[in-house]
Amino acid sequence: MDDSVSPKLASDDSELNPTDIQASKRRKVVEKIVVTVKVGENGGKLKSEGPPSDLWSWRKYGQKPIKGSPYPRGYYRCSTSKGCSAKKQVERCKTDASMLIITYTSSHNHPGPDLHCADLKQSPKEPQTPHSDDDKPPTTTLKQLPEVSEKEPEEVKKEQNKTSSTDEDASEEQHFHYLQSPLSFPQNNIISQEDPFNGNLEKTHDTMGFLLDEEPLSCLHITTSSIPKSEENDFFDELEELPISSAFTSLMMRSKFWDEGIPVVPS
DNA sequence: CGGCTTTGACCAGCGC
DNA sequence: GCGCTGGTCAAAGCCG
Repeated sequence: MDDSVSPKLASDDSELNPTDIQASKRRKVVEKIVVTVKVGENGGKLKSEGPPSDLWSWRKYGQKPIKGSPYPRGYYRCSTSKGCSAKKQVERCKTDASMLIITYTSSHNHPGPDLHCADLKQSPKEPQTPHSDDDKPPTTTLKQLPEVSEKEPEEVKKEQNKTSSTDEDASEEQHFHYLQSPLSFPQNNIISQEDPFNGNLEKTHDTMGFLLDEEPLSCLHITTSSIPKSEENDFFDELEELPISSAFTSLMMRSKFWDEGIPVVPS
């Protein structure tokens, strides 16, 4: 308290950019990417209910019960690189326990594993169900925060409220709603997080264009395919160890783009 | 032995 | 100005 000079901040500040400092300490104005992942009911029984295996390794550094949510939120940090400030928060959707809400903050300041390779092979560590990637990947919904995070939860709440009022089937419906809604199309799903460090707009724009033209579309195409619920659950049941695949990978690729600067779409 | 997970405490921002 | 909530750190324990 008074005896020490809060070494945590000091050490961090000396290494992090002003931007990172904000992201780490401030609640407002933080680059965020929210990913909603459906993991199935069995997912809840998993010890690793949050951290799906992705290209980076994450180390859990905290967990907190969230007000209004019966499920705690887990805080993860990228352990792939020591200086990496990439973080993610994993929590369960309060209205739909089978949904995982993963919020990515900050960006990886290291190249990381071969994304192309990983994307094609999923993860070298987890050569599981290679066909699943092509067949029917988990219904992963990418969601972008338009601006302030405070606004986002409300929208989500609304949507969830709508769905929760119907039934569990509604969750499925909601999911498709996301995917099919024109507002949720990749084009509009552009990463628009707070980016105080935005520098390479042109470059990133070009990159994003490429990204949006390939990744999300493929995701969408697959995810929109109607999968029987029972089958889907079964699918996730098998996917327990690998709840996230290509769809998630794309997200991770996006996070990589943060390094280059994300094109912001001022509303 | 090293790395990761878990848990409790502390700090800071935000809302009332 | 006070209280609440969220986010992060640090220590201990466990597992590979």
